[in-house]
Amino acid sequence: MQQTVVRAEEMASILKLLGDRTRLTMMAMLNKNDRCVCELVEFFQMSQPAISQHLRKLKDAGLVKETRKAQWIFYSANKDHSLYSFIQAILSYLPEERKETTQLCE
Amino acid sequence: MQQTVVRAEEMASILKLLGDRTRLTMMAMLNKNDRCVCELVEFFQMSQPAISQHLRKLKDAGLVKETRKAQWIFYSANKDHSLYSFIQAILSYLPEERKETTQLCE
DNA sequence: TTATCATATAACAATATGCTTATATAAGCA
DNA sequence: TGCTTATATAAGCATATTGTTATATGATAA
Repeated sequence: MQQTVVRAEEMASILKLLGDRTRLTMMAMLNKNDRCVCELVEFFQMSQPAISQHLRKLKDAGLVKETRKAQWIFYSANKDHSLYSFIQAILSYLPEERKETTQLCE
Repeated sequence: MQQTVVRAEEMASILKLLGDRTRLTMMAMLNKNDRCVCELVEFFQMSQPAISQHLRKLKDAGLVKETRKAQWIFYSANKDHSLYSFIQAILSYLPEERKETTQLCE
C-alpha cells in the first residue's frame, strides 16, 4: 500500500492546527460524528466565539466541512481532504472518547 | 499489532512542536542521522541561537538527545521516547531528503 | 413583521512564539 | 595561559495565537 507523501511545509501547517488540545479533540470528535456548534460549546465548556474561531481555522485548512440543517450548522471531518489518510493516521493514536456524548441538537 | 494510545494533551504538545517547518524538518533529519548544531545552522541557513532554541524545545520534550563529541554536540532523535512510534509514524509521511547532505563536522 | 436562537465576525487584550543581538560557557589548541 | 571555535542562554522585539466582549448575520417561529 503506497503511503501519501506530504511536503514538510504542508505537514507543518496541519500539525500546527492539530497542536492545540481543543482543536485536536475537536477533529477527533468530528471524525466520528457530525456536531453542531452548540454541541461543541457544551462539550468543551468554552464560549461560542472561541469554538467558532477554532472551527474557522480547521475549515480554512479544509480539514472540516459544514452543512446547514435548519438553524444549525453541522461540522464534520472533511474525508475528501487530500491528506485525510495522514490526519486519520494521527487521530488513530487517540483513545476512544470516554463518555459517548449524546447528540444535543436534532 | 497493538498501537500506542496517546492522551490528547500529550499528543497536542508533540504536534505543536512538530507544527513548525524548521523543527519538523529538523526532527526528520535527526531521525536519520546525528547532526551537530553547526550542520543544522548551515542546512537551515538560520542563526546559531535560533537553531539552538529549536533544539532546546525538542530536547525539553524528550524528542531529541545530545551527545558531546570533542567540541561538537551531536543531536539525534530519541528513539527511546515513549511515543517514538507515533512520531515515527508522522515522519514516515515526509518524502526522503533530496540532497543527501554530507556530514560537515567530523 | 418582530423576536429569538444559532452562528460568525470584529475589536481588543493577554500571552506565546520565534527571531535578533549580546554575552556566557566549555572544549581544543598555540 | 590566552585565543578560537562550538554551543547555550538571556534580553528584547515583532508578530502570532487564543481567548474575551460586543455586534452582525441568517434562519425559524410567533
